[in-house]
Amino acid sequence: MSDYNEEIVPEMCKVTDALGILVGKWKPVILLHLLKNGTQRFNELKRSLPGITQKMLTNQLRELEEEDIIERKVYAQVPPKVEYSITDYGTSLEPILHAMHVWGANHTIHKQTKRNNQAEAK
Amino acid sequence: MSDYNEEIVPEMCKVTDALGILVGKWKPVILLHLLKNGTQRFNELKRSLPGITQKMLTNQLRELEEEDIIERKVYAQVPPKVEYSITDYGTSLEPILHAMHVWGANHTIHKQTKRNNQAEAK
DNA sequence: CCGTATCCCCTGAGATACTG
DNA sequence: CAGTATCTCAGGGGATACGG
Repeated sequence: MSDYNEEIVPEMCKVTDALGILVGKWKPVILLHLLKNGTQRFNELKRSLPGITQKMLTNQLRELEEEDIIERKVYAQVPPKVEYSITDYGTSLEPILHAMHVWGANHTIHKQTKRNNQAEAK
Repeated sequence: MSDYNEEIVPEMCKVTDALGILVGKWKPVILLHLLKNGTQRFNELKRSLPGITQKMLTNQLRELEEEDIIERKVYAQVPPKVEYSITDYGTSLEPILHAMHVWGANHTIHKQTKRNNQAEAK
C-alpha cells in the first residue's frame, strides 16, 4: 500500500471521512436506488423504501445533499414537487459502492460457511 | 451498474453489511496501520494510536477478529504477549480501503474549494 | 502486559403529530 | 406533496479503576 503517512488518528483519516458520508441507516440504499433508477421524487423514494419514515428520508437526503452527492430540485408549483438525483460528483462513489456490494455479498457467504463448519465440528 | 435487485431495505443491503464491518471510530485507522506495518503487539498498537483507550482498542480489535479480518495470536508466557495481524481474507478489504482513502482525500479538497467559492461570492 | 468492569453521556434513529 | 416538530430510547464511545 502506498503512503498513508500520519493518519494514525481518526480525525486525520481520509478513509474515516469517506466512511462518514456513506454511514446512515438508509444512505447506501438510497444511493443505490438513485444510481439504478435515476431522478426520483420524494414520495417515489418513500414508497420504494419500505419502513423509512419521512423524517429519516428527509434527514438522509439532506446529509447527502450537503456533501454534493445528490441534488435537490424544487419545482415552484402546487402541489409541491421535489426531485432528487445523483450529481456527477456523486457518481464518483459508484465504484466504491460496487466494490462494497461485491465484498459484502461474498462476506455473507463467508460467514455462512463458517457457521456450517462450526456446526459439523461437533 | 449491474444488478442490485431487491436490496431496497437496509437489512438486505450488502453495501450496508460491508460498511458495518468498517464502521467504528478506530477501525479504519487500525486496519491501515496493520496493513502498512504488519503484525503488531497490543501495546505497540496502543502507542501508535494516540488517544485510544484500552477498552476501545480491545473492543475494535475483537470486532474485527469476529469477522475474520484480523487474527489474534496469544503467546503463553509471562509477561503476556499478544500479536495482531491482518488475515489473508482481511487483505481483500485493501482495495476498498485504498479507494476510500483516495476518494476521501479528494473530497476534503472538494469541500475546501467549495468553501472558498462561497466566501468570495460575497 | 493485556486486558475487564463500571458509570456516564451524547447522538442516531423510531414513533407520532402537525403544516405550507 | 413534501416536509417540520417533539419525545423517547438504545448503544457507541469516553473516563476511570481494578485484575491475572
